[in-house]
Amino acid sequence: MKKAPTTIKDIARILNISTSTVSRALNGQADINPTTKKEVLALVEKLEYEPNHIALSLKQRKTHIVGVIIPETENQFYAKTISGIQEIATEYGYNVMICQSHESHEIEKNSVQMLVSSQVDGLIVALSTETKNYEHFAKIYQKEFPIVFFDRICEAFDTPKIIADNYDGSLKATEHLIDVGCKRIAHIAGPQNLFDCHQRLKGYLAALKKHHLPIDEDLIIYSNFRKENVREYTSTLLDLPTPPDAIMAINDATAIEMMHIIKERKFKIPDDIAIIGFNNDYVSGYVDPPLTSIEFQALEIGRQAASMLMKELANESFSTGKKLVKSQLIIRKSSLKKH
Amino acid sequence: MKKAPTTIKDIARILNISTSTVSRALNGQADINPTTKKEVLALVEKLEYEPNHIALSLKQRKTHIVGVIIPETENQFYAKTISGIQEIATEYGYNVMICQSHESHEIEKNSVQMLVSSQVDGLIVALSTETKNYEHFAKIYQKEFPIVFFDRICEAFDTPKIIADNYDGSLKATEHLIDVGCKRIAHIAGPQNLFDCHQRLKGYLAALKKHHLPIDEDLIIYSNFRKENVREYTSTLLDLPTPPDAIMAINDATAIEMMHIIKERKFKIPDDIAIIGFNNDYVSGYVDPPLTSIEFQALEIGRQAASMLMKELANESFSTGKKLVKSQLIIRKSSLKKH
DNA sequence: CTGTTAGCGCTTTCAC
DNA sequence: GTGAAAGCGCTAACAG
Repeated sequence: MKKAPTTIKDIARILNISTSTVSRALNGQADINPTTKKEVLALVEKLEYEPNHIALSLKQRKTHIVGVIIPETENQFYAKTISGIQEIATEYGYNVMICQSHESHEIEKNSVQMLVSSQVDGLIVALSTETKNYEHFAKIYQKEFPIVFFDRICEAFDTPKIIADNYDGSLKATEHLIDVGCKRIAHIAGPQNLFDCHQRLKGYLAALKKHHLPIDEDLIIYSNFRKENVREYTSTLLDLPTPPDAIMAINDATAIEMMHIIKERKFKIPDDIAIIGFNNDYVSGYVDPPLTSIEFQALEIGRQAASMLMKELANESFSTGKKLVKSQLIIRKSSLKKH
Repeated sequence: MKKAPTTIKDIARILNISTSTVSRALNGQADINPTTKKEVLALVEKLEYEPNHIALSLKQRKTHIVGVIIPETENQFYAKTISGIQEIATEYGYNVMICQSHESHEIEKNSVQMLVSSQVDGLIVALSTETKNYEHFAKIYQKEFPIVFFDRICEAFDTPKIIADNYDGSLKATEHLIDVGCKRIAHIAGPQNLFDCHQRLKGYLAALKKHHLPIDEDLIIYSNFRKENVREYTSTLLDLPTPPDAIMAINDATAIEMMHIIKERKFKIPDDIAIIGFNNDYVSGYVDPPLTSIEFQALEIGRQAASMLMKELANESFSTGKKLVKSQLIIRKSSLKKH
């Protein structure tokens, strides 16, 4: 169906020169007769010749493609992250191939394999919720395949890792709630195998400890990101003999849903219950009451992850530590309890 | 840095057989000695051999990659669309390479060129806002390069086109507003070079006409998707001698922002001004008041676009008409004016 | 059942 | 300044 594209060979044949000459005309550096060069360039223009990246890749054993594996594009955070990655990759002449794990370990594994088979030059990864076993990465890590983890990182390997400062964000948020007078702060904790979720719980606990507040296990809910459970655990919290006077939700989307349920149950936000989300989604300023949230610099995290990989691919540098990207508490009405 | 991967040649050398035999062992069909086959497979396993897609692509002149160009991954609609595309592509053994135009004609043009150079087998495209000239597509269309447009389609070419039924959605939404007694319905119209925005305006006008309501040019705002302008045009509308009694926003995000501004100005929603968004974002049910919105089946649109392309690539079928995917009006409080 | 050969589109020595 | 030849990893037509 598709017409065969023009190749370097076509150009050579028409001009009665060799393919090497055409190649040289195209690439510059080498000695070449300016006249020949002009002729080639003219024909290239006319025939709309486009170099075949595949052939180049095979030859150079470098595709200039980086593979990206993220949980979901629908997640604003990862969507932004992708933009940051693409921005930097483009700058370095790289393309990006994106796979979504949809939080499945199996799909993640297949994606790694497929991307490696596709000869991507490196991988940028945020782990799926399900992933507790890292063999699929170990395999390529051993072969010194360049990998950068971000956000949902894997600590088992000495690779660059870029993370939002969830610990600090969570700590600050908890302290803010304590500041406004909250004493029973509930924390909806995500899956603890995920680095970021674990850090948030740690930040929360650290804040309680620092301010000499007791840890009440009833106020810590271990959940996942599925929306199905929100109503259930929200009820559980509200039905406690002494309900919480503040809640840190797992993200803004569920915070907003929780607010809805809390209002149904006739609790006042923030006076009865203050609430804080994570991620600072674009709508959070417009819900009622406007939602306090912790903002992570998704774009910047993407950029940094890509930068790390680009530098590694260029053999420029290789850092294996965790790099923290600052998070910021955006205070709005939902947490401003009078006291 | 990276260790050289195992090739078919390595396997052949170790087993003292030819590469063709290895290839045959791997690919099945041809006659091959079961013992040889077993040996090969065992070694493949042991050496963690992965076929090199690049070599295959060069050989077969088919990469099994489809290129996707969308405005923004941050846009929920396109994010979902991507998932639909990937779902079907994966099913057919294809991979997906995603580019964002960020609404820039220039970037879109470069992306087309880059994807074609990368030898993608086909293209799935939603145009950028800026794109008013289609030469970059004309060039490859002439060469019979398979393209499918969706959502922001280009009518100039006989390619498959998948669109959400914006006309019908907009018509129904407008009629709903008329039903609840609105007489001065404002329509925030997107860039009219974009097919979907144009359809929406047409649906709106058709509904007014059908119900014998006058068309007031003051109530039609021509805008773009940038949030910077929301406050300005909302004020323009509210400052009219007779402000509108209903507003159809350009999407849910801006509808939510408009609601915020409208409430600041002490208008009641929906009694003074009813409001409807487009896209039915996940939060729309949780804002105050919950937002009526038109839902498009983004996932389904992505799936259909990918299906069309896959079928074309398999030479199975080739349809060039526009395919409409149904939209649905989700009625919530923001439009339920008492009357 | 298996090996040999050629070639996908391109670059890059090595000659001339 | 240019051409011939080899090769990137793989498959497929053709022998045998």
